[in-house]
Amino acid sequence: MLSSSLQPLPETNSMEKILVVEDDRAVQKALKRLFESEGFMVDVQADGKSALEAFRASAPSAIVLDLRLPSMSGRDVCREVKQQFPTLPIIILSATTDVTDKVLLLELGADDYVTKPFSPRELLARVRAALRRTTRSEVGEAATFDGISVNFAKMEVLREGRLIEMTAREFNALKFLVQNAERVISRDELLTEVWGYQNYPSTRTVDNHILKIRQKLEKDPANPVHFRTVHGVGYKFVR
Amino acid sequence: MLSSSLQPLPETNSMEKILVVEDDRAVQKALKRLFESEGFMVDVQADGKSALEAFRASAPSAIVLDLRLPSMSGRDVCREVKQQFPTLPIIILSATTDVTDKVLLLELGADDYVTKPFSPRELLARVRAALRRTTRSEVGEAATFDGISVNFAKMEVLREGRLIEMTAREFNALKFLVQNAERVISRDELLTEVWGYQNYPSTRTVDNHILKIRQKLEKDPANPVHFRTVHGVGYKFVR
DNA sequence: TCTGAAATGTAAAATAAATGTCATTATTAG
DNA sequence: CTAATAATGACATTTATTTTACATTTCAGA
Repeated sequence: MLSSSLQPLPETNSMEKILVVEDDRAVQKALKRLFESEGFMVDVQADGKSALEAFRASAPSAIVLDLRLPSMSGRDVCREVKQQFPTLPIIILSATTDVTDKVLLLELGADDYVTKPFSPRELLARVRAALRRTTRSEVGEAATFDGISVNFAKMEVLREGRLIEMTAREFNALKFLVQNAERVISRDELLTEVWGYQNYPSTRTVDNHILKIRQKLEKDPANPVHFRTVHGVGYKFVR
Repeated sequence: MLSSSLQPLPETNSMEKILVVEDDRAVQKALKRLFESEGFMVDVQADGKSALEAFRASAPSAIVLDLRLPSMSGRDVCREVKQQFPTLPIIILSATTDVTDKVLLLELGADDYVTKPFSPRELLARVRAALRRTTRSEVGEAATFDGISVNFAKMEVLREGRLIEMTAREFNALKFLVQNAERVISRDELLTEVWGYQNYPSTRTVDNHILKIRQKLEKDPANPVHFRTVHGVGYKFVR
């Protein structure tokens, strides 16, 4: 299975949403005011579990996360989120004692951290920096269509910013189709180009892989829009 | 199993010619049969000198070349040909010992190679791939007439900018007619070129396809302007 | 210019072929 | 060895092609 990493969520120049995960009421309030006064939308959650739910529902562009939480540790939230949305910036909020080791944070996948007590200005600066970093990072080498981006170098596919797991064969077939957008590709061509010369599997194999690609990427796999079949010949990808 | 004899060969509409340069009689025969069974025309030569002559005379679209030849080494043939026709694909056939170094082959200008003993399927695949690489038509290249555009790579027909759905056979017949504009095409010719050798349907089949083409593309299908009948012979496309 | 045989047009029915899909089996990587 | 991936086979479904049957047109020769 191909591993994760990420691609920039296109910056919504209108309004960024920040998910704050913090159990201390006083800090909650302070953070909410801080970010809102700077034009961010803020969603506050008190524990890890509800944070993950809120996260899925509201699709924030960054997360400010207290490492100390009830019900589910900040670490788990961090890991969970990063797995699915590798590029989404996470800024950790922690007491000095929590993080003696920066390495731990990197392992968690956090982008930056601020130790309590923190200066509002500093936190704001770091969130902004993290947002900037991800929006700017590597635009190249990725084909995009619909809500999907296919990063050839990383062998990564994202749908609505979420990582879609693909096997190597699936990815290569996808890649070839995408790189030859609009052109009708015969099964023979797919077989020689994607599968290589040595092993020639049966024609059904190609269909099965197309099936998988459709299931993973088409909104309605039964009525494929992007991965079209060209009856009597093969397939064709259209943006 | 992918037995291409069952499938219509979308890539080989206009017969490709392969020049095989090989001194071993047994291999000669095998190769000739292999390629002919897949719809290629084959010219076989046993040595480098006559190969070059045959090459000039018959203008093949690819060369399958044994590196070990009498009178003139395959290397020289390769170099010579590549000098004059840099884009013409050359697939080298060699005993394993001949090729300890792939670099040498690249220097020779070969496009690909297969080591003996080789699998017919593999050789075929490599030849096809090489042909495709050099032939690959640009997406967007289209023949136009009246308000109609025929895009070969996309296998797409537009009439007044609107997509006209066509089946593979219809499209291939259309393509052949358009590519042979002004010329009278007999039913037999259509059958061999579009339908292929294997299956010879009879009488009304061709007519029915022309009918469909007319219905889809002629302004007044009953009075065809572009897809004319040549009574007693066949059809003719005029722009 | 008639007339009938041959050729072609045409739509619909019959047949064939290609594709989607899933369950199963093989293969491969870890 | 196990889990993940890939390939195969079987089957239902969809789509395309061929055939059939008959209508219409063409054209040569009277």
